[in-house]
Amino acid sequence: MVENFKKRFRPLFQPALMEELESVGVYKKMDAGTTLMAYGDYVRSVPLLISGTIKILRADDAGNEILLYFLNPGETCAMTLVCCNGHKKSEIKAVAETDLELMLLPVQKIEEWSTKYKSWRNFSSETYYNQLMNAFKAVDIMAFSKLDERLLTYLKNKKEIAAQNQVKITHQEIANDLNSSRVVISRLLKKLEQEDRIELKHNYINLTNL
DNA sequence: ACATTAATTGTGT
DNA sequence: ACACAATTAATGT
Repeated sequence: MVENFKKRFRPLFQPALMEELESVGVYKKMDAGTTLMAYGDYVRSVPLLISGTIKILRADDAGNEILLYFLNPGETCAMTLVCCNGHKKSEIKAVAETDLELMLLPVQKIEEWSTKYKSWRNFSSETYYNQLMNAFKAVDIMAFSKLDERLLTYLKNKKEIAAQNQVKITHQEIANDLNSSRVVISRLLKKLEQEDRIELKHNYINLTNL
Protein backbone atom coordinates (compact mmCIF):
# COMPACT_ATOMS: atom_id res chain seq x y z
CA MET A 1 0.00 0.00 0.00
CA VAL A 2 2.48 2.60 1.13
CA GLU A 3 4.92 0.73 -1.07
CA ASN A 4 2.74 1.55 -4.05
CA PHE A 5 2.87 5.18 -3.05
CA LYS A 6 6.66 5.15 -2.92
CA LYS A 7 6.95 3.42 -6.23
CA ARG A 8 4.66 5.91 -7.93
CA PHE A 9 5.91 9.17 -6.47
CA ARG A 10 9.55 8.67 -5.58
CA PRO A 11 10.63 9.69 -9.08
CA LEU A 12 8.72 12.97 -8.70
CA PHE A 13 9.70 14.27 -5.28
CA GLN A 14 12.95 14.90 -3.47
CA PRO A 15 13.66 12.52 -0.52
CA ALA A 16 12.91 15.04 2.24
CA LEU A 17 9.53 15.80 0.75
CA MET A 18 8.77 12.11 0.28
CA GLU A 19 9.36 11.62 4.01
CA GLU A 20 6.97 14.41 4.89
CA LEU A 21 4.33 13.11 2.50
CA GLU A 22 4.49 9.67 4.04
CA SER A 23 4.31 10.90 7.62
CA VAL A 24 1.56 13.47 7.15
CA GLY A 25 -0.45 11.88 4.31
CA VAL A 26 -3.33 9.49 4.86
CA TYR A 27 -3.50 6.41 2.68
CA LYS A 28 -7.01 5.60 1.51
CA LYS A 29 -8.85 3.26 -0.85
CA MET A 30 -12.05 4.13 -2.65
CA ASP A 31 -14.53 2.16 -4.73
CA ALA A 32 -15.35 2.87 -8.35
CA GLY A 33 -18.24 5.29 -8.63
CA THR A 34 -17.45 7.28 -5.48
CA THR A 35 -17.71 11.04 -5.88
CA LEU A 36 -14.50 12.60 -4.61
CA MET A 37 -15.60 16.16 -5.16
CA ALA A 38 -18.87 17.75 -6.23
CA TYR A 39 -19.61 21.19 -7.66
CA GLY A 40 -19.29 23.87 -5.00
CA ASP A 41 -17.41 21.69 -2.56
CA TYR A 42 -14.61 23.22 -0.60
CA VAL A 43 -11.37 21.34 -0.70
CA ARG A 44 -10.38 19.67 2.55
CA SER A 45 -7.45 17.63 1.33
CA VAL A 46 -5.38 17.17 -1.77
CA PRO A 47 -5.43 13.61 -3.10
CA LEU A 48 -2.39 12.14 -4.81
CA LEU A 49 -3.53 9.35 -7.09
CA ILE A 50 -1.55 6.16 -6.50
CA SER A 51 -3.55 3.78 -8.66
CA GLY A 52 -6.79 3.85 -10.65
CA THR A 53 -8.44 6.53 -12.76
CA ILE A 54 -10.55 9.54 -11.84
CA LYS A 55 -12.87 11.26 -14.29
CA ILE A 56 -13.34 15.00 -14.22
CA LEU A 57 -16.76 16.35 -15.20
CA ARG A 58 -18.12 19.79 -15.84
CA ALA A 59 -21.76 20.89 -15.89
CA ASP A 60 -23.43 24.01 -17.27
CA ASP A 61 -26.21 25.93 -15.54
CA ALA A 62 -28.87 23.70 -17.02
CA GLY A 63 -27.18 20.69 -15.48
CA ASN A 64 -25.87 19.25 -18.73
CA GLU A 65 -22.80 17.32 -17.76
CA ILE A 66 -19.82 16.42 -19.90
CA LEU A 67 -16.61 14.54 -19.40
CA LEU A 68 -13.59 16.83 -19.43
CA TYR A 69 -10.68 14.47 -18.97
CA PHE A 70 -9.21 11.67 -16.88
CA LEU A 71 -6.63 11.70 -14.10
CA ASN A 72 -4.05 8.94 -13.95
CA PRO A 73 -1.71 7.52 -11.28
CA GLY A 74 1.06 9.91 -10.30
CA GLU A 75 -1.21 12.91 -10.72
CA THR A 76 -3.48 15.11 -8.67
CA CYS A 77 -6.36 17.38 -9.58
CA ALA A 78 -5.40 20.89 -10.63
CA MET A 79 -8.68 22.25 -9.34
CA THR A 80 -8.01 21.01 -5.80
CA LEU A 81 -4.55 22.48 -5.92
CA VAL A 82 -5.96 25.89 -6.81
CA CYS A 83 -8.90 25.72 -4.47
CA CYS A 84 -7.03 24.77 -1.35
CA ASN A 85 -5.21 28.11 -1.26
CA GLY A 86 -7.95 30.53 -2.09
CA HIS A 87 -10.83 28.88 -0.26
CA LYS A 88 -12.53 28.70 -3.60
CA LYS A 89 -15.36 26.38 -4.45
CA SER A 90 -14.83 23.57 -6.89
CA GLU A 91 -15.99 24.20 -10.44
CA ILE A 92 -15.79 20.57 -11.40
CA LYS A 93 -16.86 17.17 -10.23
CA ALA A 94 -14.48 14.26 -9.70
CA VAL A 95 -15.71 10.67 -9.73
CA ALA A 96 -13.76 7.44 -9.28
CA GLU A 97 -13.77 5.73 -12.64
CA THR A 98 -12.16 2.63 -11.20
CA ASP A 99 -11.24 1.52 -7.69
CA LEU A 100 -8.65 3.93 -6.32
CA GLU A 101 -5.69 4.19 -4.01
CA LEU A 102 -5.07 7.70 -2.74
CA MET A 103 -2.75 9.59 -0.47
CA LEU A 104 -4.66 12.44 1.14
CA LEU A 105 -2.63 15.50 2.01
CA PRO A 106 -3.77 18.22 4.43
CA VAL A 107 -4.32 21.56 2.70
CA GLN A 108 -2.38 23.50 5.34
CA LYS A 109 0.83 21.86 4.23
CA ILE A 110 0.48 22.62 0.54
CA GLU A 111 1.56 26.25 0.70
CA GLU A 112 4.45 25.42 2.99
CA TRP A 113 5.70 22.76 0.60
CA SER A 114 5.57 25.01 -2.41
CA THR A 115 7.99 27.42 -0.77
CA LYS A 116 10.09 24.71 0.80
CA TYR A 117 10.45 22.18 -2.01
CA LYS A 118 11.37 22.77 -5.60
CA SER A 119 10.07 19.34 -6.57
CA TRP A 120 6.64 20.27 -5.23
CA ARG A 121 6.62 23.45 -7.29
CA ASN A 122 7.56 21.46 -10.37
CA PHE A 123 4.83 18.97 -9.64
CA SER A 124 2.27 21.77 -9.31
CA SER A 125 3.17 23.43 -12.59
CA GLU A 126 3.18 20.07 -14.35
CA THR A 127 -0.28 19.46 -12.95
CA TYR A 128 -1.60 22.82 -14.13
CA TYR A 129 -0.02 22.50 -17.54
CA ASN A 130 -1.17 18.95 -18.23
CA GLN A 131 -4.71 19.57 -17.17
CA LEU A 132 -5.02 22.84 -18.99
CA MET A 133 -3.87 20.99 -22.10
CA ASN A 134 -6.35 18.21 -21.47
CA ALA A 135 -9.12 20.72 -21.07
CA PHE A 136 -8.08 22.35 -24.38
CA LYS A 137 -8.20 18.99 -26.06
CA ALA A 138 -11.66 18.44 -24.69
CA VAL A 139 -12.77 21.81 -26.02
CA ASP A 140 -11.24 21.11 -29.42
CA ILE A 141 -12.98 17.85 -29.88
CA MET A 142 -16.30 19.21 -28.73
CA ALA A 143 -16.11 22.29 -30.88
CA PHE A 144 -14.68 20.80 -34.04
CA SER A 145 -15.68 17.15 -34.09
CA LYS A 146 -18.95 15.45 -34.73
CA LEU A 147 -20.41 13.17 -32.14
CA ASP A 148 -19.23 10.04 -33.94
CA GLU A 149 -15.61 11.13 -33.65
CA ARG A 150 -16.08 12.08 -30.02
CA LEU A 151 -17.49 8.65 -29.41
CA LEU A 152 -14.43 7.07 -31.00
CA THR A 153 -11.96 8.99 -28.84
CA TYR A 154 -14.12 8.21 -25.85
CA LEU A 155 -13.97 4.49 -26.57
CA LYS A 156 -10.24 4.61 -27.15
CA ASN A 157 -9.77 6.28 -23.78
CA LYS A 158 -11.93 3.68 -22.12
CA LYS A 159 -9.95 0.91 -23.69
CA GLU A 160 -6.72 2.41 -22.41
CA ILE A 161 -8.06 2.81 -18.89
CA ALA A 162 -9.46 -0.69 -18.77
CA ALA A 163 -6.13 -1.95 -20.14
CA GLN A 164 -8.08 -4.56 -22.06
CA ASN A 165 -10.38 -4.84 -25.06
CA GLN A 166 -13.57 -5.43 -23.13
CA VAL A 167 -15.11 -2.32 -21.67
CA LYS A 168 -17.98 -2.71 -19.26
CA ILE A 169 -20.39 0.12 -19.90
CA THR A 170 -23.97 0.78 -20.98
CA HIS A 171 -25.05 3.03 -23.83
CA GLN A 172 -26.77 5.26 -21.30
CA GLU A 173 -23.55 5.84 -19.37
CA ILE A 174 -21.73 6.81 -22.54
CA ALA A 175 -24.53 9.20 -23.39
CA ASN A 176 -24.19 10.83 -19.98
CA ASP A 177 -20.45 11.35 -20.36
CA LEU A 178 -20.84 12.85 -23.82
CA ASN A 179 -23.98 14.77 -22.96
CA SER A 180 -25.99 13.02 -25.64
CA SER A 181 -28.97 10.71 -25.62
CA ARG A 182 -28.97 6.95 -25.29
CA VAL A 183 -30.72 6.41 -28.62
CA VAL A 184 -28.18 8.44 -30.54
CA ILE A 185 -25.27 6.59 -28.94
CA SER A 186 -26.92 3.23 -29.63
CA ARG A 187 -27.25 4.07 -33.30
CA LEU A 188 -23.69 5.30 -33.64
CA LEU A 189 -22.41 2.20 -31.88
CA LYS A 190 -24.49 0.04 -34.18
CA LYS A 191 -22.91 1.74 -37.17
CA LEU A 192 -19.42 1.10 -35.75
CA GLU A 193 -20.35 -2.53 -35.26
CA GLN A 194 -21.47 -2.84 -38.86
CA GLU A 195 -18.09 -1.46 -39.89
CA ASP A 196 -16.52 -4.23 -37.78
CA ARG A 197 -14.74 -1.73 -35.60
CA ILE A 198 -16.41 -2.85 -32.39
CA GLU A 199 -18.57 -5.68 -31.10
CA LEU A 200 -21.67 -4.91 -29.06
CA LYS A 201 -22.62 -7.17 -26.18
CA HIS A 202 -25.03 -6.83 -23.35
CA ASN A 203 -23.49 -4.60 -20.70
CA TYR A 204 -20.13 -4.40 -22.37
CA ILE A 205 -18.37 -3.68 -25.64
CA ASN A 206 -15.50 -5.42 -27.40
CA LEU A 207 -12.91 -2.98 -28.68
CA THR A 208 -10.51 -5.46 -30.21
CA ASN A 209 -10.37 -3.81 -33.63
CA LEU A 210 -10.40 -0.22 -32.52
C1' DA B 1 -36.30 -26.11 -15.49
C1' DC B 2 -39.61 -22.50 -15.87
C1' DA B 3 -41.88 -17.94 -15.04
C1' DT B 4 -41.47 -13.23 -13.74
C1' DT B 5 -39.33 -8.95 -13.73
C1' DA B 6 -36.02 -5.20 -14.40
C1' DA B 7 -32.53 -3.37 -17.16
C1' DT B 8 -30.56 -2.76 -21.46
C1' DT B 9 -30.66 -2.38 -26.34
C1' DG B 10 -33.01 -1.85 -31.06
C1' DT B 11 -36.06 0.45 -34.31
C1' DG B 12 -39.87 3.08 -36.53
C1' DT B 13 -42.22 7.37 -36.64
C1' DA C 1 -37.33 13.10 -29.18
C1' DC C 2 -40.61 9.79 -28.10
C1' DA C 3 -42.80 5.39 -27.86
C1' DC C 4 -42.69 0.79 -28.01
C1' DA C 5 -40.50 -3.88 -29.23
C1' DA C 6 -37.03 -7.17 -28.47
C1' DT C 7 -33.35 -9.15 -25.98
C1' DT C 8 -30.63 -10.30 -21.98
C1' DA C 9 -29.56 -11.03 -17.11
C1' DA C 10 -31.10 -11.76 -12.53
C1' DT C 11 -34.17 -13.81 -9.26
C1' DG C 12 -37.56 -16.66 -7.20
C1' DT C 13 -40.30 -20.88 -7.29
